[in-house]
Amino acid sequence: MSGRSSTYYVTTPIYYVNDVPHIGHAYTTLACDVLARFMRLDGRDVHFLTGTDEHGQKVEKAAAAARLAPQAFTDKVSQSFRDLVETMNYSPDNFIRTTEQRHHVASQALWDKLVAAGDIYLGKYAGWYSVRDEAYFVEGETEVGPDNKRRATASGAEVEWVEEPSYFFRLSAWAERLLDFYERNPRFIAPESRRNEVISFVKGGLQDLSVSRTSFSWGVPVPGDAKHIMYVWLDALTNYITECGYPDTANPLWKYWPADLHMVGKDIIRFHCVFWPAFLMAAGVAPPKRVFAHGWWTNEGQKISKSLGNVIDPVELVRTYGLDPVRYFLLREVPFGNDGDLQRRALVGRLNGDLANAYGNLCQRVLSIVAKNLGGKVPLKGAITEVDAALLDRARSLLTTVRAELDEQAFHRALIVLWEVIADANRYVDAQAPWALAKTDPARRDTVLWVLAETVRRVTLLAQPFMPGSAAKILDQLAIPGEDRVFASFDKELVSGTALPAPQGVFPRYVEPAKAAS
RNA sequence: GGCUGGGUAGCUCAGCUGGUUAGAGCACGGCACUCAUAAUGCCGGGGUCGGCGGUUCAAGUCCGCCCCCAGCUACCA
Repeated sequence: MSGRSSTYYVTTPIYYVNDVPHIGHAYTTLACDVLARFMRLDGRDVHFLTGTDEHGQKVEKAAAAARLAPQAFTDKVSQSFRDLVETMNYSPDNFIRTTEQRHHVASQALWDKLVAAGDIYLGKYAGWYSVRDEAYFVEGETEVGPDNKRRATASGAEVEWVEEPSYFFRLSAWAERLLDFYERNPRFIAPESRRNEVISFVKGGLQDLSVSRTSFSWGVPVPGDAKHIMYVWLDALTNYITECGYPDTANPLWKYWPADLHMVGKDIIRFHCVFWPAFLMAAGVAPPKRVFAHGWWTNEGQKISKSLGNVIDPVELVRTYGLDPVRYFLLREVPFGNDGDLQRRALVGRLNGDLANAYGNLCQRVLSIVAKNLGGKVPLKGAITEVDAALLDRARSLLTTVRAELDEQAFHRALIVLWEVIADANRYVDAQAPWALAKTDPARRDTVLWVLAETVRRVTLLAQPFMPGSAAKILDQLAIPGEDRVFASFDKELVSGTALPAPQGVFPRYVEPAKAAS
């Protein structure tokens, strides 16, 4: 644990409430949840934050369309994200909303700091504006037609040159300092390919950033100039320090800042890796330690889009396949950071192959012998042979390995090493054949079963962050008390003679409903 | 166009600073076992490592050129 601070602060992005939760939201928060759970079990003082981003023009319009006040609208829509926390069994310490009063206070305090530092000035925002698209376009996104009128290339809508007053953040002055920051903090952006992208973007030069709007009003007012509201991203990013009490650094939660990890989708990496550290450094606040940009899911090989109608609903997935299988699949199937394809066939393959056959069946075959032939008590541990020690050593080494993998957010590799030991254990059962030893050497059989149960204990302890419910059931069957489910008890071996409850399957096989019916 | 990453068995991928017959999982075929969720274990088939040329005693691993794929190339969030 050398070099680790005892606190661990992990955040999801705050989700924009103009949308219902989809697989992308579920995935991001899941990754954070596994880290938060792991770190808690590992004895760290964890703070895990998620929440909703409730400001902006889209929300204002959506609320108007629904004939609701913006606040009433966001109250309603943000609920679906709080519901997802229950559905997916996430364990956040708080759910923040940007409409909270304390968040306005924090955002305005940050703004004041930026003004005081001389990094914000009043200027004019100018660009090619399309009334039809309600959006600005840069010159390159427009073209002049044969009729000599300029249009947005994407939509074909006519654009006009519009200027409006806007406050600007002096981002152009931060390029060198950002590059220097990336250089000195090589872990700040992951994975590596994203880091390259960000660095090359910053090297290309930065323009000042428009950080206020006057065209709508649903947002945090700019201090001292009520005609303006803060740019939604400046407001949104601030949530991470709002939570810690900013600007009150005497707040007990301030100990969590700087965050250990901002987990984000690859689409919002720039806001987190360029704008956010620049804002913070300008305001004299330490930037976060790390931003991890994960990939996106496709659906059976197809890009997901509302217009295609192939949006993946996490609630439906959980209802169909069960919560823990879905949690397992999402983190096991794809090298974390890469894009992934959600194929039902692959999910069922993981569920039946990895969970039911390999892991679940291992637990079942071991525990049922114990229940039927050893009176339902932890077997008597006798002399440990070389093969026993080999398996036990591999299981013992898992904590160090998994910890190292999760420090890199390599969820898939953490799961791979766990399943390697599960496979070793299945091989060991066959090689030792405890059912045969029953007749020839009962004492040896007991030792074999103890080794197996002990291996299952260690694997399951480490499976807890990924599949909390299922792991708990297995640990129940091993009669592990709650206080011994933390990693401090990782080396506290099973005590022979302890009474065990009747075993029952934890990961049932998934059978296609059509086949099950026939 | 520029920059970055990648092209290795049917599929998904691992192969660090060049060195014995190129690996894993899944899928497929055969065998064994029967404790277990028709689960498990063992054996096997299958790859000119994108293409061409070069460096080297030796290249999937280095160099050059070419082909293909993906991402990035700023202010809706």
